[in-house]
Parts: sequence; C-alpha cells; structure tokens
Amino acid sequence: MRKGNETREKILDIAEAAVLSKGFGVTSIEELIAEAGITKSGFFYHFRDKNELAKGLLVRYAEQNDRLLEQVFGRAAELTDDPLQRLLIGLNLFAEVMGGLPDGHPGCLVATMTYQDRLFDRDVRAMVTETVTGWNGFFTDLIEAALAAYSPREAVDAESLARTICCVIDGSIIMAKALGRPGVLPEQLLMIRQHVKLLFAGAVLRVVSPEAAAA
Amino acid sequence: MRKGNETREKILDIAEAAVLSKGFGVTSIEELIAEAGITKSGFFYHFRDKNELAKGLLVRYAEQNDRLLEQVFGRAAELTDDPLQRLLIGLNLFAEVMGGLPDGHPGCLVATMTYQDRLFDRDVRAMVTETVTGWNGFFTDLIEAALAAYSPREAVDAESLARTICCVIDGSIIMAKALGRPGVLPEQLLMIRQHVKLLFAGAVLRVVSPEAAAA
DNA sequence: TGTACATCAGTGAACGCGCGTTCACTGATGTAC
DNA sequence: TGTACATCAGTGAACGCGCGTTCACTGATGTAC
Repeated sequence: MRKGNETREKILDIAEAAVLSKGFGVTSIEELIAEAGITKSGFFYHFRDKNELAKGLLVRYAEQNDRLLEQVFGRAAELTDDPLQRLLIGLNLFAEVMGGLPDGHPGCLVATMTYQDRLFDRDVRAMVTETVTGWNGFFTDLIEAALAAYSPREAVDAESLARTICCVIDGSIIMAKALGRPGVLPEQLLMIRQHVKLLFAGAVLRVVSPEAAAA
Repeated sequence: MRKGNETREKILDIAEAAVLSKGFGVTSIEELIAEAGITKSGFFYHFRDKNELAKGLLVRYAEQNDRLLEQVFGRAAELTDDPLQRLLIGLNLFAEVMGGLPDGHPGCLVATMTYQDRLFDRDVRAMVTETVTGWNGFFTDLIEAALAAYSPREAVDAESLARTICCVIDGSIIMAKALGRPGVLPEQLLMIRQHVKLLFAGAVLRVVSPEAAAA
C-alpha cells in the first residue's frame, strides 16, 4: 500500500467510528484531520468533498461485510453438504464470531446512513439500497437451497425469511447499543436460527443426497 | 391546550421529521423556527437548549409508542382470554396497523438516537435505555403468560424472545427505509408471529381455563 | 548515469456562512384584592 | 368593577466560533530517454 492509501484508510477508520457514534452530518472534517494528524487540504486530496467521504465509508463497509458473510457461510459449506445444515451452522458460526467481539459489533453504517439519507446524494442512497439488496439476496440463496431440499412445516417465502435475518441483525445491533449489552446480537442470531430450525423441524428431505442422508 | 403548548407540539413535529431524515446534530434550530414561523428566542422559550429538545422528542415518542402497544395488545386481550392467542392476535393487529400507514412507519426515534448517543447528555441516554427496557418488559410479560399456559416445543427464554420482537421491529423499519418498501415492517411482524406460532405448535395446555379449552 | 518532467501526497491561508446561545425587552392574558 | 401585578409566549439584535470549500503552492518520489 502506498503512503497515500494508508492515510486514506486512517481517515476512514476515524470517520467510521465518529459517524457511528454521532452521525455523519455532525462529524467534521476538522476533527478527522486533527486525529489523523494532517491538514485540511490533505483531507481534500483524498476526498473531493464530504459526500465522497460517505461513499468511501460505505464502499469499504460493504466490502468488509461481504467478506465476513462469505467467510462464515463458506466455512459452513466446508463442514456440510446439506443446504439446511449449512444455513443453521452458518448462523451458529456467525453468532460465535459476533460474540467474540469484546465490545460488541461497532455498528452498522448502512443503518445510520438510512436514518440520515437526506444528507447524501442520489449516488450514495442508491449504494445503500444496493448493499442491503445484496445482503437479502445472499440469504435468499441460502434459504432457497434449503427449501429445494426440504419442505417446511409452514409456507415460507425465501425472500421474506432472508429479510428477517437482515432485520434481526440490524435491529439487534441497535438493541445491543441501547441496552449496553453486546450479547444481544449473538443471542438474536441464535433466535433466528431457532426460527429456521422450527420451520424445518421433522421436514421431509425432497432430494436425497448421500451425505445428507448419512447425517 | 394553551397556545404555548400548540407551538411546542408544532416544533416537536417539525423536529421529529427532520431528525428522522437527517440526524439530530444537523437539524438546526434555525430551520425549525423557519418552518414553525417563530423567532429563535421563541424556540428558547420552550426549550432551554438543544438537549432539552432531544428530551422532549424522546418523551413524546415513548408515550405515543406505549399508547399504541397498549391499544393493540389491549384489543387482543378483549378478543381472547388465551395468553398465547393474545400474543398472536396482537402481532396480527400490529401488522395490520403498520400496514395501514400509507408511507410506512416514519422511523424509530430511539433507533436514530442510539446511533447518535455522543450528542446527548447522560439524562437522554438513560431515557433511551429505559424506553427500550420498557418495550422488552412489555413483550416479556406477554410471553411469560403464554409460557405459563403452554409448554413450547423448544426451550425459550421469555426475555430473549421479547428482544427478538423489538429487534425485528427496529430492524425492519430500517430495512423498509433502505429498500423503499414500507411493506417490510408488517411482513416481518408476521414472520415473528410465525416464529411464536411454531414454538408453540401442538403445545400442551398447562393450565386449562374454560375459554381457552373451548377455543 | 544524468536529467527533465510528471505524479503523489500533501501545506497554508483565506472565504463567507450558519450555528447555538445570551440578553434586554414586550404585548397579551390571567389572577388577587 | 377597577386596578396592580404576575405570568405567558414570545421579539430583535448581537456574539463568537467552527464549518466546508477553494486556491496557489511545494517537496518527495517515480518514470522516460
């Protein structure tokens, strides 16, 4: 990484923490450069204006999140071939990873930005929508795979259930912060896991794969 | 209501909409008075400082919310004596009420404030925590009543499940905004209803009350 | 290997504007006697 | 019923400070020939 990129990342780190605890509009360039140890013009070398900072934050956050999801559910896929188990194990692993963060999840940038969308231009707002749509799609795929293999006890729309997962995650990050209890996020990931489990409890395997049958 | 109170409510209305779409820090007193048609000193007659405005917003929001919860689940209690049905019907009614809002839920003040807590003093932060604790307590009571009557298929902690409800609500308000789909909140209220239903599917009634037995 | 030039990663000063808060003051309404 | 006083619901002007953005400039590093 070139020196400029290091500075850029440093600015983004400082900005992200500030935005998650005070909001974007009230996070001043002045405070960022004070903490980063550069001048204001140094900041404007990296970001054309403040909106560009928002874009930078969002892109980086979305990438980090995608990597995490892929790691966790990728690991689950290594452990089993059964699509339902993959989802259940993935949620377990996710809960473990989130439980391992000492101060809890630092906050969802997409959530705050959604509550401040009047501050951003069309571009950034579209990116927020797109990011969330991506998350929903990720879980929808997992759920559809499970639905293709098993028939659930009650009718389920894969997309609705995928949204439930996203809602629970974003909601429990807020609850955890509001209550000062970082444990709420892992706890709630296990609750949504229970929901999925109950949905498929005693379900009939539609397509029998040898591995799934053995398990 | 005295004239002063009308003005105060008007300020709160304008401020709430602004806070939910831009954030508290960036909502200026200047814009509020411009829309309300008073002068700056008029504002400071009603609120000692900006933090007092936050307090006013929060108190009012919490009261409105409590009233809504009591209406919805009070109505459910009128319709049935069975504590499980009360919870299930209440969630249904809640979904209906939320589905009836043409532009969807305007946003949860507690959620934004949680993501901006560095802006507020100890007082306001404590009020946020207390408000959320109150919501959790409300649902915990309902769930405990159901647990006292029926044994669920899987072990459930009433408080965890109560938190799930709160997480889903706050999370789906965000998802609805981010996706531009107001329908997500009612949809997700029905998902959490499904979770409760599955938990108690085929459950044994522990204490038989005549009405519940008839139903 | 030396030299010219380009790009990178910034510096420093200035700008105009809007912000939250304070202060001394005021007309209309309500209340006590 | 009249009068004095208090309270309510504001007005108007001023304050100092921090904000985002622009501009002309610069030293260090990289690249072409």
